[in-house]
Amino acid sequence: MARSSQTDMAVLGALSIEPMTGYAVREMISTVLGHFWSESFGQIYPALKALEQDGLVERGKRFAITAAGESRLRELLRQPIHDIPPRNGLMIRIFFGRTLGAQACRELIEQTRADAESRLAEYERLLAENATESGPDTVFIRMTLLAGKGTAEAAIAWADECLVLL
Amino acid sequence: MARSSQTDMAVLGALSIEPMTGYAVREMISTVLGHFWSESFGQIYPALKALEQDGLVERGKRFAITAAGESRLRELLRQPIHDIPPRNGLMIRIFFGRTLGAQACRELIEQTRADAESRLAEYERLLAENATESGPDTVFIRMTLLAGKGTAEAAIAWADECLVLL
DNA sequence: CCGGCCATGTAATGTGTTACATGATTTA
DNA sequence: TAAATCATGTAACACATTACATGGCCGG
Repeated sequence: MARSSQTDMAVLGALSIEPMTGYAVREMISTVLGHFWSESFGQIYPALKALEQDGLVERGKRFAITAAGESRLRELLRQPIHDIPPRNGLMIRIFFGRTLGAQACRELIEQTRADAESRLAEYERLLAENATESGPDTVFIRMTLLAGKGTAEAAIAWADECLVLL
Repeated sequence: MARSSQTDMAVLGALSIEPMTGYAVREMISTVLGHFWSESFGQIYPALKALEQDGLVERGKRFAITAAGESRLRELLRQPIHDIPPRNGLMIRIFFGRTLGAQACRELIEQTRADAESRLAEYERLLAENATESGPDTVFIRMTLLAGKGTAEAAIAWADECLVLL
């Protein structure tokens, strides 16, 4: 019991969009939510089974969320956010940059910049796509995309600042 | 054997600054590195013990890194970054904002904005402090502080954008 | 009819947190 | 001298990843 309510939240959330197979839940979490969430493969099916036993989802051709499930989802979303403390592999390397060496730092930062550039392009593409849609979820999805865009832009600006410093 | 090289990296890194007790390592990781790293309490002492057995640190009145330890740290820092995929508790709530409700979203975003404001002030304070120092680590620490500042600014801008949308 | 993807699951392992325990030292 | 903080550690538990296992279905 007391399975990870985090996993439940993501799975119920996916099914709140539309009924789908476990495989599709996995797909959705790794693609659509992939920018800010991850569930490992081996979590989803056990979670679905447990949710079914609790009457929060129903298994037909596809899994569908029940009324109790929607209610549970609302409850989970309203819980205080409890993020696991971050572990930023880039920042710890920069922090110990004296030991790592300036050249290696420069390379890491350039790589980070390049990654951020391509993420930025991707978010801009998705935002353009989002702007053509209109549904009850559109504005919320837009906000998550804007966050991704802002983060990517900040990373690029940071990288440029650092390359000057080095 | 195959203990978390991530924990080793943080512990050896802390000791590469200066010799200190396990307690001080824990303090340094939770305060100085706290913005982008965390090690749970119960990881640090076992890691120190194992590092000692491997001859990477020496235990006197304080723990000190050995030459082999410095070399190992360099090796660890040069490993490819392998961040665990993120789990952003805010973004998943925004993504399922239709179910959560617009009002609750607004409150979350306002809270996020307030948190970002106070982080920003803190980073600016630390940057001013950093500007008065000069040592071999100063520029690297500065870069991590700039990253924190940039992230906080991006969060504020994002929150303002969202509050308009809602 | 074969290779690749859809689909569902289990088991072993690794990793990390929390709660529990203990005692020394410092400070009010 | 009592409370807070320094200091070190263990054990139980929670959580997550990876690898393994199986089989249906569809397109070339």
